[in-house]
Amino acid sequence: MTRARGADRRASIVRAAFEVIAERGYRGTSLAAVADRVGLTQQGLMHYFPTKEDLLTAVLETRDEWDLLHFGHAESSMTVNQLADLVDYNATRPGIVQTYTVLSADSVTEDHPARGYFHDRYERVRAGMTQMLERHRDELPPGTTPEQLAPIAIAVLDGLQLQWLLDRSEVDMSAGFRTFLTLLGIKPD
Amino acid sequence: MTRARGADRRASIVRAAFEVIAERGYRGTSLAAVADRVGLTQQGLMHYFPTKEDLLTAVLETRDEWDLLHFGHAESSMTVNQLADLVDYNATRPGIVQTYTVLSADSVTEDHPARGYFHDRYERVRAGMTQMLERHRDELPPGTTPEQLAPIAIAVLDGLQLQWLLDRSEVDMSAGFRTFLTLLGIKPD
DNA sequence: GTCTATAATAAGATAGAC
DNA sequence: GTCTATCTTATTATAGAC
Repeated sequence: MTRARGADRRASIVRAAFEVIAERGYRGTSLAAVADRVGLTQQGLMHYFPTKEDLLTAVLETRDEWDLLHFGHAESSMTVNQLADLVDYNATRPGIVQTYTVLSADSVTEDHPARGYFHDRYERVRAGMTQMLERHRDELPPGTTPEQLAPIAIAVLDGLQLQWLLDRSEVDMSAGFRTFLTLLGIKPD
Repeated sequence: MTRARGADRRASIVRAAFEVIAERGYRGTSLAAVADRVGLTQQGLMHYFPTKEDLLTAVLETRDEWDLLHFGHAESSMTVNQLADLVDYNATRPGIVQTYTVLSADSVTEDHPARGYFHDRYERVRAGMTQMLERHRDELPPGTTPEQLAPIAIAVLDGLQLQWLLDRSEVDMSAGFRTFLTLLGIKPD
């Protein structure tokens, strides 16, 4: 039972870290603040994650597991309409969106521990998006290719998230992405 | 002469702050690091900017002045092709792009001093972009409106910047934006 | 206008008791 | 497994000399 307990603890610490990073960014996150949220001292937390970077790594790994759980092996197996549904879902979870918006931009700063993670992640996501658009090749505007459009589609998702986080009453992520799909000649279900 | 000197100093401090924020984010930026870059002590710097927040405010105001200088009153007076040229220019200045990518995402975190600034700025930029697209109303895909497309166009710009910062060899901001314009039915010059 | 000195606080990390 | 105690370093900010 000790092992299960430990796993639970770790999971709840990661969840708390996820929240605090959304609120304060990685550099603004203190281990004490995360520990506090799960009723531990800073030193108690460090029993599970010896360094702050270890905790960040765990947060990023957890997201990958969550992705896999929901979408199978990478974004490539999703359909465009499933992706639009994911945007709808995200629109109900500002915390999740905020963690990744904040963290991904954070990651371009000097010697940031998540830089490699996001570099690789975007490479994978572009590849997945390319495959996804491949299935709509015939519908795409003449002269455009899935390779060309993939980074743009991802940019729309990320960029709308930022605007939405800054003003949820003015910006509609879901509608925006669906409008973008029509620009691609893809009709939503 | 004392006044001119003072103004120069202030300007060089702001420039240094701009750089350090790009490298480390706002929360990761220390006044000492900025001071060091202009050959002052932390306390010497605080003669010009009494608090860290005052310095951030100056950085943001300077960007607004720069914008005005280059594009007249807001983005509305620019043409779509001038905007595409601006993207070309940005592609030669990763530092500038990085400061705003990092800072804008940073600003969505709790009690961030730049939150109001970016909220208002995006509102203005969306309005400007709407006006800009208005001039191409006839070319836009049937059923789409400038109001609807403006946040998407801005999202493309911001989203491409992030991907470009993470991997400049794989992502082409300029080409990406021009491809997006063709999706809108707008032909580049 | 810029410095030295210093206060006050907070951070990540280590050692060791229980 | 979690705590207290503590070290070390870094931070913003103030006071006052020159």
